[in-house]
Amino acid sequence: MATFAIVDCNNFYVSCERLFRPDLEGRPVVVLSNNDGCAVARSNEAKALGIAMGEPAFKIRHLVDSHGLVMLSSNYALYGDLSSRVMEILADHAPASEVYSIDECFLDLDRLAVPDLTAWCRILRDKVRQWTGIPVAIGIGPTKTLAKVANRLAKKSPKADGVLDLANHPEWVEAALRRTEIGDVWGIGRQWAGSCHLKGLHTALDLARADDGWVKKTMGKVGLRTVLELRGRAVHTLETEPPARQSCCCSRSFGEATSDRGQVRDALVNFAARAAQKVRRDGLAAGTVQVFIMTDRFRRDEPQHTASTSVRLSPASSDSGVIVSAACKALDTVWKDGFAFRKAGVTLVDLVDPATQPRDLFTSKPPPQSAQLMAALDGIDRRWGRGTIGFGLASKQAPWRMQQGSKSPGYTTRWNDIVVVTS
DNA sequence: TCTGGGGTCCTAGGACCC
DNA sequence: TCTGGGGTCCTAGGACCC
Repeated sequence: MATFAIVDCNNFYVSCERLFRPDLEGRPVVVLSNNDGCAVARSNEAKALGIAMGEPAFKIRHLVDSHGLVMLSSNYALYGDLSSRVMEILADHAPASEVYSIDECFLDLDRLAVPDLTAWCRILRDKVRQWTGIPVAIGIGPTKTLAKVANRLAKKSPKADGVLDLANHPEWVEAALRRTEIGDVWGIGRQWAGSCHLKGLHTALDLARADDGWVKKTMGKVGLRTVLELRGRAVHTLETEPPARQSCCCSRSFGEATSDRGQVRDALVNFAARAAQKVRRDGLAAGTVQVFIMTDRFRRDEPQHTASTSVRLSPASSDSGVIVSAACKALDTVWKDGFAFRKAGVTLVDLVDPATQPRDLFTSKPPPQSAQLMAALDGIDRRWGRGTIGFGLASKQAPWRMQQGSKSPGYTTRWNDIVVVTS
């Protein structure tokens, strides 16, 4: 039987911010999404105030004055850097690991011959805390889904003290499932939780005991897999090799809606160039460029319009110039006057490794200087910072630019922002 | 006034082929 | 009179994750 652990950083973005702002300790803190739109990370104190995940910023702003809530813009460079430090420690200690998200890592502890897994995990947790400053909780189970269940309880229960092992304590599984709401099960979202409630299923234990036929009918094979995993049958395995990327999307809500075609084009040019750069970094090329534009779906009083289209590239390309012009061409076919657009994006799909891409008889190879030009472009960008050179250098004040009112410095990723200690 | 962004996988349905 | 059915591919949409 397998033994999975999931290491999950507690309130990760908030924990990252607190590292450099110890004054935030003990206070309600939230980190906001792009555009300072809604809360994507909450300290325990913020959760205690009833702030939900995804709560719009404008709805909680009043808590700043009344309860000392601190609202921070997101600083992904900081979080990404701290994440890789945590992941490195985990990879060094476990026989095998799978980075699952920016703040979560699955471990395979099967081959780890230690007498007391819980004690071993507590030491690991303390080490991560000491070396990176990031608090984590660890859940252990015979399947990934049960490890996730264990992790939630490890965080919630004071008795667990941050580590809960359901793999070596099968007698605890039933109680653990009973204490877990169905919507908190990994793989069960809002829709499916709703269907379960209608059926009279409310806890993870109810779900584990549900009728397979019903599960399959309502939630398909994905839902059935989750149920099997709750019953202790491991369906998911540890994926140690990150799978090749299938798509790459760069999209954003605008700071302000705009009905100006030029503004939307500037934004799309910008997104297209960044998507192309991401794909180049992964050594891939795109066979199709998709573009979408949409109005503000929350403005019920305004006319709504969403449109998308795609342009095929042959041969597949990662050249910013090629992808930018494809995106512009796509915009020409979807554009409609008279709407205030609030969001747009470029998605690159049909990603291929250019080395193994089949040759197209009817098109010539890309000009050889393309690769060199792109390499120079990326080099300048890395050396001098994003936006030094490139396509789509629209005004920094353009109305579609992101709003970020209170972003922390790049403590660990920009020389100029490094913390200086004086005696 | 103010509601994220970036992914994956699955399913259903239509077109097309034989 | 009787009006198939299986397979594949593609796409759009919907569910989920963080």
